Amino acid sequence: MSINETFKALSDENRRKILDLLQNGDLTAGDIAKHFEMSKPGVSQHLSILKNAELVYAIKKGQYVYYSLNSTVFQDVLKWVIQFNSTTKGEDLC
Amino acid sequence: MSINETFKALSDENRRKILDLLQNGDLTAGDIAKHFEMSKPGVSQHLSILKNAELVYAIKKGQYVYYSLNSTVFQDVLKWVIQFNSTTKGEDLC
DNA sequence: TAAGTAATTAAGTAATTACTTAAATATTAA
DNA sequence: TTAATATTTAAGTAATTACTTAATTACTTA
Repeated sequence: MSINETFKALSDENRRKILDLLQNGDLTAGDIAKHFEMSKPGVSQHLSILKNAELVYAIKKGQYVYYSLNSTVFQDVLKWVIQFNSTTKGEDLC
Repeated sequence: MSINETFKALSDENRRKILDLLQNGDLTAGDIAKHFEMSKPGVSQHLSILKNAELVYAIKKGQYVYYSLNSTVFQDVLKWVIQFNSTTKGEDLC
């Protein structure tokens, strides 16, 4: 919802790793959890934070919940960062 | 130093406000502190975190310390965010 | 040198965050 | 309906973070 919630969600290394994983395609909560040492409820809580920040979608199919990236909020982060780059070398990245 | 340290530094609303303030030009620690309710040591600690994350420079001139934006690390954040936007509406922002 | 100003460091505390295990919910399949 | 699987919720705890006030350091100026 807020840019603050977005940055808070992005501030955790494990949550950014989840986002990275989802770049290769949608995954179930269980498949995501397999990539971590942490317990499944721990991963589920991270997914909940990402979902509340609207950085991911969650769609339930049967007993599975599929997670996928929601790119719309990344736009807001991009806009925020670009402020600090628009007058520098940032432009050649786009 | 690390992208993790960068995101941790950016995850605090007061620290992002400091960065916003510095967009209008360099400021001393004291001038920055005037924009906050919080104590000066509190602000100083935030400045220290931003400095360690290389999001700002600090230059001492006499008894004052001038802070200014360091745009180089914003590049890294921009690159990170762009991954999640390159295939979407992100391009028309650049 | 002594006093005043700017800023940081130190030490402690309250609030928040990231985890854990146990329990609950929902779905599937025997 | 019973058992198994997938996921989340609940409740508690350890670690981290964001503050506070007091003390310290560094510089300036009377």
